[in-house]
Amino acid sequence: MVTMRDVAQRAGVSIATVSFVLNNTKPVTPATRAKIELAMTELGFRRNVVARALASRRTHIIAMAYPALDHRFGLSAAEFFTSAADAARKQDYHLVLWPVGNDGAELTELVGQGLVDGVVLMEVQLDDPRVGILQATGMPFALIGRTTSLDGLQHVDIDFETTVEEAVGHLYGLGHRRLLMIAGDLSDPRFRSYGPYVRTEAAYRRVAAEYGVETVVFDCADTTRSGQEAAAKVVREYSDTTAVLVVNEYAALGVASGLKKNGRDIPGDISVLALLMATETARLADPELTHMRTPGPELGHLGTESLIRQLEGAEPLPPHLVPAKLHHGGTTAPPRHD
Amino acid sequence: MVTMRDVAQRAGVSIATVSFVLNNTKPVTPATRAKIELAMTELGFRRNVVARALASRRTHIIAMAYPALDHRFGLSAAEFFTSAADAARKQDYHLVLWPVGNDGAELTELVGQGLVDGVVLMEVQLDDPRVGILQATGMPFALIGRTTSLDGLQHVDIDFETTVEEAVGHLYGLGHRRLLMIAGDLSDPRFRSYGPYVRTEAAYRRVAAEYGVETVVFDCADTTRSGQEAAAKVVREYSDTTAVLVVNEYAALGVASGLKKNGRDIPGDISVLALLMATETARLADPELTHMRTPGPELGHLGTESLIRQLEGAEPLPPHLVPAKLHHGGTTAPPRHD
DNA sequence: GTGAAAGCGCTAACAA
DNA sequence: TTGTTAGCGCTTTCAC
Repeated sequence: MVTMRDVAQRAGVSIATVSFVLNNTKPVTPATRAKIELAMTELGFRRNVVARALASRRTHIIAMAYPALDHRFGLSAAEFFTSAADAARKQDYHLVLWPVGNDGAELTELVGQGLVDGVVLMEVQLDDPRVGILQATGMPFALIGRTTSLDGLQHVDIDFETTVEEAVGHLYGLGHRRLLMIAGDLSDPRFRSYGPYVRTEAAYRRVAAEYGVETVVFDCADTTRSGQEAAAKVVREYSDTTAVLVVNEYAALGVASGLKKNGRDIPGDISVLALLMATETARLADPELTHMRTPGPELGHLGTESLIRQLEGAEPLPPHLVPAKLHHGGTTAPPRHD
Repeated sequence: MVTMRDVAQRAGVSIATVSFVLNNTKPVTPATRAKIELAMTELGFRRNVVARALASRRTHIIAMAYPALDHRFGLSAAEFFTSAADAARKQDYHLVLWPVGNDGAELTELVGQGLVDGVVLMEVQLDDPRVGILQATGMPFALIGRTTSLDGLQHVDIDFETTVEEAVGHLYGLGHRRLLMIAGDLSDPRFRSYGPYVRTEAAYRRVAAEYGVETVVFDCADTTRSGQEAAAKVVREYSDTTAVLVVNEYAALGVASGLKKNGRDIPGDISVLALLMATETARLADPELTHMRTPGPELGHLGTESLIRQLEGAEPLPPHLVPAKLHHGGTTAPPRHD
């Protein structure tokens, strides 16, 4: 292993000077800088990040805490995580995945190890216990999602209001008046306080009222089968519905196939609009689902950006609320005239 | 921050003794051990992993190198990664994701930083350049996948032979004689040397010959659309086919919907069997696809296990080849009698 | 069985 | 502008 001491020796300077050029922390004359840089390339020097971490008390590692017990790590989570990892790498940070329980015990344990400089919290609950824990430890963190009371918390999230407005506006604009929302399953204790479900549903009730359409809302778990069952229920009990909005990604695929199986033509008889879906997922259906694209890559990036700015003492990133944007597939159209 | 020095002081012993009980590296009398443990809990001591790493030259961090440019990080990759992260955590390791180019330049850079004790390589090519790089650096590593010449390389992989045998056997046993394989896209330079594609196709040609069925093989990219196009081609050019095997996960969904769109009833007219698919993905189709389940969780776990054993100087894990197992969905059935 | 002390490779005062 | 040096918190050898 080539150390800074070796480089210093070869360049005929002190180890401190080497450190100064490496970190750009003090002015160094071009001549000595050149000598040092030459020595570094000749020796193939690479600075040891562990020693640096110990001395500087900054590891340049951040963690993404993912409550894997309560939320499966699917396509959307993969989008968040990989974009966060990319963003971190571009800023010379490493990203580790912490699959932790939602109660915060493991989180305390891990934070105490001193391995990471900060934490990005995924799948945030409205009253997330992890927030208090992190605050108590003084560990810097950023949220992808939001708690209810976020006084000064660094966060980025989906703009559910705008998303739902555009979604409903799209359907209303096509002429639909009998909408139905297949929402997230708030009866499941794991999701009772899950931001995306709560906020989407609330926004929908508000927007629907504004448009003067009645608000029928079903709960539905995020599985294809649940979506199919919900579709059957729509056909059975709300047969005059002309358009459904589906919150859950996988459920939406089931809703589409379930409606077809029950003899409904999409979008001839009924339109289907997925809220919060990865375009990758939308493409799995035939026809491709019209959907509001989850801004996973954007939020993964912004989340780490927000955290890293804190760590570097830079201007804090103002909270970003990113709306999901409408992607036209083949599952929405004007309602049949009757 | 509570350090070992604090604990030692409070317990009235030396810092070395504290280290001995923490690491179980030297005998300590029950009495002093008790004193120390008491002091630790009273003070809420947590050993700093960075200092430990520097002193012991073992960081207890491992990396998963994922060639994100060539392979999208989808549901299967997420399965591999999260199970690997879990396995690592259970053995007191951290897992970082390294989205790196496939050429190995970035890998050299990252390995040189000295952050990780070892590397798990994902999406291994038959002649993967990363292997040589890692060997040259002396960094321990394990493969999820295999190169062609693996003399003593630690690896775990899918048992493609057994998987294909069971798949073909299943269809043959149902009475199918006109099979067709929709294979991975070997004309794409990124996948020309991609183990799963090459090995699956080779195994298929061998097994099909054994069964005496003709071997029609299409190339197909891993997208729903490509799958749909392949399905159209099957209907157009090989209309007497009674069963198709599809290698690619997302293509398989497209094949199923494409066949339906072209008037084929599944499984009445034609059976569809997905090779190498996550059950989560299979459930997205209606009916659920009959598929050979990719052993992602098993391999993610085994890959880190293999690596960690090397790191701990334990008995090496013998190479594991795990077959994908048949999961019955609703897309295979005996061929129509004619 | 326990302690003293020398590092691990780097950063960051402080001094020159 | 450059050098000296005292740590960062822990592991580990060697002596007692």
